[in-house]
Order: sequence, then C-alpha cells, then structure tokens
Amino acid sequence: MASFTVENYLKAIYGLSQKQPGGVSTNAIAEAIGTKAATVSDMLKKLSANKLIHYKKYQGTTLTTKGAALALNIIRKHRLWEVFLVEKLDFRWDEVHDLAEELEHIDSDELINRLEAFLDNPKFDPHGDPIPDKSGVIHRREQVALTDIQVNKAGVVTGVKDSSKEFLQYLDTQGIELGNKLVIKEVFEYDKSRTIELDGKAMTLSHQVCKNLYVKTEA
Amino acid sequence: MASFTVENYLKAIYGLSQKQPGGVSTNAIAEAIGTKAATVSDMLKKLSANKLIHYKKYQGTTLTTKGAALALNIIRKHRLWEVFLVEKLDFRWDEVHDLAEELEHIDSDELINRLEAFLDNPKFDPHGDPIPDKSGVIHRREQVALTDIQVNKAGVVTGVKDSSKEFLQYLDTQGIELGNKLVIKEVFEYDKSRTIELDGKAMTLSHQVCKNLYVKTEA
DNA sequence: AAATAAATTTAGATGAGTCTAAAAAAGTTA
DNA sequence: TAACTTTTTTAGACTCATCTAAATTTATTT
Repeated sequence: MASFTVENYLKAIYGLSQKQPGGVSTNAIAEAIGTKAATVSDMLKKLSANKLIHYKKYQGTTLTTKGAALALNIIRKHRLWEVFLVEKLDFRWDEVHDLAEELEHIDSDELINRLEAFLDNPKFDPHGDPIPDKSGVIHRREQVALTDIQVNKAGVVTGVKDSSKEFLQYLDTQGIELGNKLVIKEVFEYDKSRTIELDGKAMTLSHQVCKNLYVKTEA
Repeated sequence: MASFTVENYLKAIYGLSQKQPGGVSTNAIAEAIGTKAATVSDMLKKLSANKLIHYKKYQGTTLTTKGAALALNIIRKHRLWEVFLVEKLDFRWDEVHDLAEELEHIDSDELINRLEAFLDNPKFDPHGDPIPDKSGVIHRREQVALTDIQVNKAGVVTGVKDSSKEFLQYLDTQGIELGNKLVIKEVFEYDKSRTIELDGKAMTLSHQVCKNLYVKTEA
C-alpha cells in the first residue's frame, strides 16, 4: 500500500494537473504539500521508480494511469467522508476539509463502498465537487462560473471553485448555499461586480466572488 | 499530539496492565505490538521522558495519569468506531477490529463526540466492552464468565473476553450473540464443559468457550 | 549570445522508528 | 552460591521523509 506521504504527493500532483494541464512543476508540488523543492525532487524519483508518475529531470511530472487511479481513489474517499461529516455529523461545509484529509487515508475499499451506500450514493461532496465512482470515473457537471453568464440569465448554485474556509464562511454570511436559484440582474463593467437576485433577495457580489461560484444554467 | 506509534504503545501498555496488574514487561509490549524488545526499550525511554509512563530500567512500566488518559481516549475512539461500523455500515462483529485500529488514530475530539451522539451514546461496543466517556471514565458492567455461574442459574450474554475473529465466528456458528438469555443446565466435571439452554435450544459449550463468554446474572 | 535570474537537483545531515548482535542485569536451578 | 537461562538494555546500522546549502540546468533579459 502507498504510504500516507505518497498518497499526499499523488493527490497534490493530481490536483495541480487539473488546474493547469501539462506537467506539474517541482516547486508547485512543494508549495501544495508544504515542503521544500529538494524534498519533492527526492520523492519524485521514488514515485517514478514505482511507476506512479512520468518524470524526467527538470521537466515536470504527470501521473501514470496507476498513479492517477490511486489519486482518484483518495479523492473519492475524501469527498465521501466530507459528505458523511456534513450529512450525518452536522459539521458545516467549512469545517470538514482537515478531518477528511485524515480520513481519506484509511485503507479499505470495503469500508468506503459501504460508506457510500450508507450515504445513499451521493454524486457530489458538500462543496459541489463530483465524487469519483468505484472505478475512478468522475461525472463532471456542466457548470460555469458566475462571471461567465449573461444578465438576466438564471442558474442554480452548484459548487465553489475556492473551497477555503474564508470563502465558504463569506457565502454563509450572505446566505448563499448549494441549490440556491439566482438571476444575474446587472454587471458593472467598472469593477466587474454583479448584482444578483437570490431567493428573491437582491445582493451585490464582487468579481472575486463571482469567479469562485459555479452555477448550472437552464439550457 | 502523540504520534500514531506512541498511541499504539500507550494502548498496548494499558491493555496489558488490565490483564495483569503490576508493571508491564518490555517483552510483553514487544509481543503485543509486533516489534522487538530492543525497539520497545528505546521507546520506553522516550515515553518516560514525555511523562507518559513510569519507568525504571529492568523494572517494567506503568502508565502515568497523563498516559492513561491518552490510552483511554484511544480506546474510546476505537470502540465508538466499532459501533459505527457494525450499527451503521453493517459490518459483522468479527470484521471491525482492524478498521477501528486505523480509525482510532483520527485526531479530533469534536469528531468523536459528534460520532458518539450520532450513535445515540452507546455504552458498549459490539463485543460488549464498555466505552469510556469524554473524561475517560469507564462504567464496568457486573458480569461473570460462564465458568463462574452455577447450574440452573440464568444469565444474559453481555460480552466476550476473547474477541478474536476465530472465537466470534465460532459464536456465530452456534447462534450465540449479545443479549441472548441462557441457563446453565449441567456441568461435566470431566472436561468442565457445560450444557446450556439458549433461546430454548440446548447446546454444549467447552470450558474454553465458557471462560471467554461473559453473562450478567439476575441478582 | 552572454549574463543574470529562477527552478531544480544533488550532497550531506537529521529525527523517528525499526532492526540485529552483543552486553548487562535479573531470575532460576543445581 | 555458582552456573545457567531469560529478560532487558546498549550499540551500531537501516529506511523514510525531511531539511539546508551548494551545484546544475533551464529560462529570461539585456
């Protein structure tokens, strides 16, 4: 079995390669994991020897099929545990990340499959991120950032791009949560802020907020 | 926070000191943990330096108040997770030990307290072992081994002394589970086996089985 | 293209937890 | 009590994941 540490590297590489397709840089991994580039360099050699990544010195790295499968399984576990924490133990969506980071390393497919069934086979985690199925397949939702839809278009809040505690708590203060229906009422070119109507209430959201909020529009 | 390894040492020392009061020997710990005496010796020095155990070279060891509190918290987590696995995820009582060994190291009192509430504050785990409360207090049940009750006495099965997979599976084959009512019908002095009546069915249990089955008798 | 800057890798060291082999202490037996 | 056995500890070495400092490669700028 991959160690705790190896799992974290694979997860980090997966996450970074999603954000910016192409090889992932050593420095980026170091920053994501909170370690030094030298340490990452060492580890990349080891991961490569284990056929978990494709790696050529100075060239950046990508996951192999095997590495990606492991990463997806960790993400699957992370997201299912998050659902458990929110749905069953009443944690808030901004509280569950760190706990899920621990729980995701519990090593048992049987456990996670039963947990999935117990949770009624959820397809998305509390932040709207899709949960990979047993084979590692992710069904992505068609969703766009609030910045990408037109005035008078309506949509349903389906997820967040930034799932930091700070952003989630900000959304809470505004009463914005997954499933809310909203309509873009006006776009201010000056600062790219938008006014929206959410559950009948009007409010203004900054460009930064709109960039990080995903909605599904009706056709 | 105590490391995974330190937690396992404390748990092992706690368990061994319950079985045989007095100091716990280095060899016993080594066997319990599946490591070598030399390794344990090293670790005992470290635990002692951290004031988790009382330790004098060649003398055996006991937990300090601090060490015992940590051990009890781990046992609390272990047993609550076992309840979760059996009650919510439908694992059998012989399947949950190893998973709970992993889950018990998840580091969050908030998590475990919420889990406890979610499980309706169970007082015993699936093997009948008592669950320490938030302060580490264990409410022991008055129970005795089947070997210690007289012919014609009745009792309710409340726990097992041996919670090995093998013993639990044997009990399953005999249809014996926690909560069953039974009466001792006869004791054979020859091999100390007993015949009992359980849910109306007569059966014979060996001395070894009787030693490892706890019952609560009516007054 | 040469010089400079940034990113990456190598080299050598550290701490945690483990091991084997050997030494020392405690316990047992003749 | 002397000899032997068992238990425990010490000594020295190994692996994993990390670090800092220095060297190397790649990228950028003039």
